[in-house]
Amino acid sequence: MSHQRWDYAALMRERGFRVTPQRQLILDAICEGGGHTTPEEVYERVRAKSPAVNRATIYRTLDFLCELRLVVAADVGNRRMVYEIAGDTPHHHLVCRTCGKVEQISHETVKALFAKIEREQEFTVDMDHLALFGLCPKCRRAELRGKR
Amino acid sequence: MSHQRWDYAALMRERGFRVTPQRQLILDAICEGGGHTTPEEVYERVRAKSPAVNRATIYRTLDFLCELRLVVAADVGNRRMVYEIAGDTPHHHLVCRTCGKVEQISHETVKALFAKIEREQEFTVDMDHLALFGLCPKCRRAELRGKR
DNA sequence: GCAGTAATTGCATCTGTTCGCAATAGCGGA
DNA sequence: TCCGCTATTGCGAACAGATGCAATTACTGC
Repeated sequence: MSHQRWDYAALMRERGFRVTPQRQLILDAICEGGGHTTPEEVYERVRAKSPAVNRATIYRTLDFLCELRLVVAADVGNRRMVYEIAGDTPHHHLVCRTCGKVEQISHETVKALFAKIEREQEFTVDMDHLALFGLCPKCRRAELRGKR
Repeated sequence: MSHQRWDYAALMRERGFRVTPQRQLILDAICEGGGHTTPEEVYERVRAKSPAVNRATIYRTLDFLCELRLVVAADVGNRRMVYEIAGDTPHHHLVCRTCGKVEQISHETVKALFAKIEREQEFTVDMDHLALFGLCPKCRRAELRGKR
């Protein structure tokens, strides 16, 4: 359950970066979130343990962790980003425009599209977290009923 | 070439919204852009004709036009949005992470994925402008050569 | 264990975007 | 054509996120 197992510290040092308390706190905060954590949530959680940490550090560190691929960022629309510990298997999300519910879809499902694009246009799509918007079954049924 | 043909004015009134000079200027500004227009560009163009228009109005109106589906918004990464007149055919974009170049892909190509998601999870994906990130052919080749 | 060095942080500041509220001005009806 | 209602605007301020710079501090080699 913990992120200790990746030995992220070694990974950072290996590449010439430093392991700082801030970075560990921020990584912890994303872990705690389980699912998708917003920068603001990270800030709150970090701040609860160490009130001196600056907002700018949060943003810089989130970018940094993404570059290291320890964390993945997902755009959930409305220019809002959420962060998540990079799991072993990439996966994607379906976000309901109406109720906001988030469902997962496997990478398998979208792989076919990426392969097709590769074949047809030689463009290598490289997204480990795609967010697709639409209507969940429940809201779609409600919408159909609602049409006068 | 003009957007007059949609009779957007009637569309707005029909739904109880008002047709204001600001909205017309903003629509014009998006049209002028041809391709993808940023809020800042819209602001500049509108301001050139009518300097009193407020920034907040630009943002509110862009959202409004998106809701009316007269305009589509696309997230081109880095939390930046661009706006475009809603054409007859939805299309999507491939954005190169390295050089930033934007290629188009047809709706046909992605339709298969949406249909699959519909079948498998009953979720109706409803995106008329999807942006996929990755490497364009040129940059991918450069990257392969660059690997030591 | 200590000192040097460069990566990282905090601070102050700036930019782009959103929001509440009072003033303005489209639109429908008389 | 004028009036009233309320959608919309402009304004000011708040807000999230980015950035340049000086101070701090984690790591390396002694």
